[in-house]
Amino acid sequence: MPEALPAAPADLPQWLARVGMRATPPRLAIWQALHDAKDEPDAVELMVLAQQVEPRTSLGTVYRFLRELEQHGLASSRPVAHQRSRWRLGASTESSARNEAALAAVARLAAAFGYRLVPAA
Amino acid sequence: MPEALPAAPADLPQWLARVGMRATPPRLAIWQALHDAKDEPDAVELMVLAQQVEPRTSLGTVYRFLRELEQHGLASSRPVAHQRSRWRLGASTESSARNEAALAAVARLAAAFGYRLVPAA
DNA sequence: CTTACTGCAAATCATTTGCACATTT
DNA sequence: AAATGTGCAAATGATTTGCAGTAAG
Repeated sequence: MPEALPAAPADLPQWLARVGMRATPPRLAIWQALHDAKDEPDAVELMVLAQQVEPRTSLGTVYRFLRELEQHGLASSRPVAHQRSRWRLGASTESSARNEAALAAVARLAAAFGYRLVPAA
Repeated sequence: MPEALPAAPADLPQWLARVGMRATPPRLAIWQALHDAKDEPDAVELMVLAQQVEPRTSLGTVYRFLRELEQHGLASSRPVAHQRSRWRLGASTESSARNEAALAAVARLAAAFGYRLVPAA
């Protein structure tokens, strides 16, 4: 069972600390942008939004942070053909994404036992 | 409403002709591979399968043909994060057999640790 | 101080496209 | 012959990663 989701941007720092991550300006800015977004922004849109708060935010950091959030079940991506993936907070409502999150959890679990998952065939 | 879907590989040539496309060996091979596939192959898998019938089939042609099929509503792709898109004939259906199998496996794994799966939200 | 984070640029990976040649009608 | 299709390789676009410098705890 994953950790509880921060209810507001203000809770992020403690949440990050709990999972061994540091609270930095770019991360707070990215989180806020994602938190405030009404739709599902893509990485570039998030970078632009975050830069309005923390101008030094770079695209690489956006992608890195989003991936980390996803691995902790805090955010999820929706891949779109021929376009950048779109991101949202929390788990995806879609079954395939739910499966991916579940698989990721199993992968993490397996890792705790010294194993990793590889494609069957 | 798009044109009717060919029931079998043999119907492809006339279908292609109807929409102004030519029936060629690579296309027939790709179609057959997609038609025979039980799961949702990606472009590379389709290329390998098609090459067993028509060795000259190239990846570029696979992608081109798949895109054309999709534009005519004959096939559809399911984009997957960090992986090649998966293709199938006809319109997309949400839950695939593979997803269900994955969930079942997760359920079994969870059960082994004394848990059971419940809907997220 | 030690370890984690960042920007930047180069590297990857899937997919597309330009082009000269081959094939279908 | 005219119009399409094809292979190949180079181009693109999204995402990742290596690295040397910065900052958080």
